[in-house]
Amino acid sequence: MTDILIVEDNKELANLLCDFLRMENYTVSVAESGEKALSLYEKYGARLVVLDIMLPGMDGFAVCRKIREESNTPILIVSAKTGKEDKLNGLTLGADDYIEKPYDIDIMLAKISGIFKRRYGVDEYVCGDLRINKATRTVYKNDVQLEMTAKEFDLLSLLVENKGKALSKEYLFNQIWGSDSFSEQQTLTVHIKWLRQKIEEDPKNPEKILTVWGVGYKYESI
Amino acid sequence: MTDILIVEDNKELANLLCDFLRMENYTVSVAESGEKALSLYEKYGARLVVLDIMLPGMDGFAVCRKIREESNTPILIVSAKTGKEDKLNGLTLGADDYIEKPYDIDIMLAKISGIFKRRYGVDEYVCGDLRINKATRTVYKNDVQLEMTAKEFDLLSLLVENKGKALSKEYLFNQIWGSDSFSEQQTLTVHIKWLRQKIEEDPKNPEKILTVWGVGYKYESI
DNA sequence: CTCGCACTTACACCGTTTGAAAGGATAAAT
DNA sequence: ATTTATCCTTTCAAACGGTGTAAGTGCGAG
Repeated sequence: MTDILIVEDNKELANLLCDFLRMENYTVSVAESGEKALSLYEKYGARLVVLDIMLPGMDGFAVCRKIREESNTPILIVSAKTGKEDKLNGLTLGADDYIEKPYDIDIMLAKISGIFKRRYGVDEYVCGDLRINKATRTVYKNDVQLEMTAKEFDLLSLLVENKGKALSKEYLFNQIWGSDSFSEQQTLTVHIKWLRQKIEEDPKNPEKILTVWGVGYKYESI
Repeated sequence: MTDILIVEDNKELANLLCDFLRMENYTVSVAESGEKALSLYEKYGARLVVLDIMLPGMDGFAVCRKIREESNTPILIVSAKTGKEDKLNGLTLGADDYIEKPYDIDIMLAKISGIFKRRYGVDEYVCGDLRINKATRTVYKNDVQLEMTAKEFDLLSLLVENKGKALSKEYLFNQIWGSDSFSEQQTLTVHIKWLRQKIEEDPKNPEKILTVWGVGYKYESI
């Protein structure tokens, strides 16, 4: 998964920001259009999307809406207009923050680092009787450590990060396996099953990882 | 726990914001100084702190740092200064967002609602006694959850999003089933019936999903 | 009153989910 | 290099629940 997906049709600007971000050790990819952005996002996922609103073709708001439909991935809106409507629009669509163009690169970097800290800097997610530590990649249930394989841990993390949100099977698969294979469905469901056996009191009647029929799965919101 | 703790020494301004927030059904409390803010926070907690930086005595940055030491409660910084230094300071201390004084009340409300959405996953349509959450794909009627199938949920969402508007059967079918099949009519009406059985008090005399003769259906506008 | 549209009901089909288990791949150990 | 163990992928069959179809009934408009 890429750290940051930059959506910006001005190549020069995109490359500049890209360089700065790479100096801070983020992995970065760039899309010049809304369509490209969505296809990159579908395929490889991203931990943050820096999204210019003024794009040729599909505009930034549409991209924002699409991404929000399937996940809570943080979105930082970049807008040239100073109009209040753009900001309001972005915020109500679920963007995490916005910045005006032209922006000061230091402010941009500070905002980005802030978003990462807030969202991913939390080493430990606590959900009911589970404690999930992303830094050490360990999971504790009532202070007893559960052994997790790599895929199991990634899957659990993804579900917990989007706690409460129904995530489509397709999204889950693409985020963890990177792109589409043939019998993706089965592979995912098998891993879900193993996860449930490890974390649920009664794996037959799951109370943490819930099935959303016709869609996918979600982690209980409480 | 209070929803929002406003830290602001200008009483007039604080009360104005307070009123607007209460109109949006948040519970609000106000502190006029940093010390007061911390003691209120210790005692009652808060789901969001709106923090003015310029305070008599202990300044906002100190309050921000203190709160961050013990929790990840979201913090929205308010500052009169336009200097870049302030923004950087606030963001690197772990504040979630930043707004400049004087601020537009709409932007402020949007930012606050955005923080709540992101952090607490509150993103729902409320219509009478129904609460529909698209992210979690859940429907509550008077705080009791209703089980919905995928198609039922999609159909209800579509109707509620266009609350009050009469939608043609053809439109409804195309939006949810993607394209036209032969006996689309029946299929749709059957699903409407199931929906009514779940959400209406008296499915025989629907008051929510109303039939528009010769056209289709609409969701009651109230 | 009559016609046509909407509603109801029941049933059969099909897709999704689930569980168990075997075969492959990969990494660690000897 | 070979063995061993662990993890990942794939497959299959069975059960469940959702979905669509069709026929009969009811109801509103003109």
